[in-house]
Amino acid sequence: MDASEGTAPGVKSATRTVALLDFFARQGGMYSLTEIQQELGYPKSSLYALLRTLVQLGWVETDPTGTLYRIGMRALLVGASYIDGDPVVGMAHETLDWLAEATGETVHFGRLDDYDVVYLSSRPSRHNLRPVIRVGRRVAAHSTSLGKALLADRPDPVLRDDLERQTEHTITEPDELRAELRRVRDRGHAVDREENTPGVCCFGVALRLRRPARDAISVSIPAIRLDDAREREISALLLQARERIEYSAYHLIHP
Amino acid sequence: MDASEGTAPGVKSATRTVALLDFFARQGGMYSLTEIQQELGYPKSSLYALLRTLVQLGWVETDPTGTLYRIGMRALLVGASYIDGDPVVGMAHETLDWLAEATGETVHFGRLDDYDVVYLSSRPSRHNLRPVIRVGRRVAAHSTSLGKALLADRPDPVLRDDLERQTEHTITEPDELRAELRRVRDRGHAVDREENTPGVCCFGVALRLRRPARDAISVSIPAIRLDDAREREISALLLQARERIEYSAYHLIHP
DNA sequence: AAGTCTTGTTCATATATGCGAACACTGGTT
DNA sequence: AACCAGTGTTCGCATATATGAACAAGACTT
Repeated sequence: MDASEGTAPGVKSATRTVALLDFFARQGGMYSLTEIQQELGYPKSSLYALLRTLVQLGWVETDPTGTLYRIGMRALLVGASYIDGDPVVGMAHETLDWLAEATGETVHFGRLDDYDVVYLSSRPSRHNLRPVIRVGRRVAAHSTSLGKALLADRPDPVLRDDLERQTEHTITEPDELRAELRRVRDRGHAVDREENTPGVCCFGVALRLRRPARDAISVSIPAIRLDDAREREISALLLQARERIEYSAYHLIHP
Repeated sequence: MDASEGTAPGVKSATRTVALLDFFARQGGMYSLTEIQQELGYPKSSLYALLRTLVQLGWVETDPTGTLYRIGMRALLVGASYIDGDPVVGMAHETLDWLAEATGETVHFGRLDDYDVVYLSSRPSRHNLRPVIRVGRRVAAHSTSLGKALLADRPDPVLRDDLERQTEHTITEPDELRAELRRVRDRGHAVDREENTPGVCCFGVALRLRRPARDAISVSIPAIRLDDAREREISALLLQARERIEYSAYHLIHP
C-alpha cells in the first residue's frame, strides 16, 4: 500500500519528496521534524534540507515559529488535475448526482490500483449520519464493495497473501475472498457488510468500459438505515446508474 | 508566479520533482519527454531518471507505450488534504452553498499568496454559461475581485512592478491599481469588470478573520446577465454571506 | 540556577545524482 | 533498401546531496 524506499531504486530525493507529501496528505495536521523523522525513518539532517526546500517552494508550510510543518498551498492543484483530466470521471458526473438523489445516500466512484481502491469522486448524503471518504484516499480493495466488484471482473484476480483486517467482518482468507468474488459474479453486484467501516454497508458494481474493469461505483449506507426492501431498491438503482454511464460512454466513443 | 530553479537553492531533485508535478497539474494532458524537456529546461537524461522514479511510485503515469507521461493517481490525495485541514474553508462551506443558491451564480473562495490568489473552493452555477475555475488554480491577484478585495485590506499592499495584462480591461499600472484599491475600500467590496476573463464580472469581499485579511469570497457572473439592479442585489448578498462566515468564526473561537 | 533532556541546525566527507555525449529505435522519405 | 530526422535510453565522470556526529538552543527537573 505504501511505496517504501528500499524496494524502489531511483532518484532518492524525488522518492522522499513524494513520500513527504504523501505523509502530510494522509495524516493532515502539523508535525515537527522529529515526528516526521520517526514516521518516515530518513535521517534528520536529510529531512531538514528537504523540508527547507519544499517550504521555500510553497509545497510545505510552517507555523510562525518555523518548527511545525504541514502541506502547503502549491500542492493543491495537483490532485484536482488528475480528476479533471479523466474522461470517465467527467462522464459519470451527472449519473453520480442522479444516483445520490435517487438513493438519498452517499455515492462513490473508485478506481482499482494494485491492491487498493482509490476514491475519485463522491457525493455525500445529506443525512447527519453519513459515511465520508476523502477523494484520493486509498483503501484496501478486498474490504470494499468497489474493490470486490472490480476484482470479481478479473478472470484471475491477484490477491495479497496478507489481507489486512479492517473490522471484525473483513474477509481475510484469500480462498474465502475468492468464494466471495464468485458470489459477486453470480449476484451481479458486490456487497460490503461492515467489512471496511463498522456500521457502514456498501453496494458496488464495476463499470464495464474496459475489460477487466478498472472503475466502479457504489452506494454507502449506515447499517441502521438498511433492510431487505431498501437493499433491493438500492441495488436496482445502482444497476440503472451503471447502464446510464455505460450508455453515455458508448455514445461518446461512437457518436 | 512560478518557482524557477535559479532563484531557489536547495535540494535540486526535490525542486524538480515538484516542478514536474506542477507542470502536469497546470497543463493537464499527456506529454513526451521532449515536450517536458522543452517546457522545463532540464536535461533530458535527468528528466528521464526523475520520470522513471515518479512512474514507479505512481505519482506519474505513462500511456501503454511508456513514452507519454501524465499525472498519476497517488498525486490525488495531496490537494484534497490542504483543503480538508483548513478550518476556514470548512467553516465557510455552508455559507458558500447558501450564497450560490441565493445568487444563482458561481461562487468562489480564495486565499492571497504573494501576488496571486489561490482558489480553495468553488460552487459552479447551474447556468449553461458559467465561469469555471479549478480548485488550486493560481491567478494574478490584481486582475480579480478576490485579489483586489484582499489587497485593499492591507495598509500598504506590495504590488509587482509588472502587473500582467489578462484582458484589455486589466489594470496594469501600479498607481492606477492603488487608486482602485482606495475605491474598493470606500465602496466596501471589490469589482472586476472583465479584467481577468473577457465576458465575466466578479464581486468580492475580504473576510476579516485576521488583519490583514487572507481569505475572500466572490460571485462571478457573465456580463451578459448583469445590470445595475442585479449588481446591487449581488453585492448585498455578498455582504450578508461575509457576515455569516464571520459570525460562525466568532462563535467557533468564543463558544 | 545548574544540570539534563529533547529538538533543531550546521558541517565535512562518502555517496548518489546530474550531465553531455554516444547509442538505439522508430517512422517517414527518397 | 538505404537514408534521415526525431526521440528515447544508456553510460562514465564531474558535481551535488546525504549522512552521522558535533553543536546550539530551549524546556523542564531538581
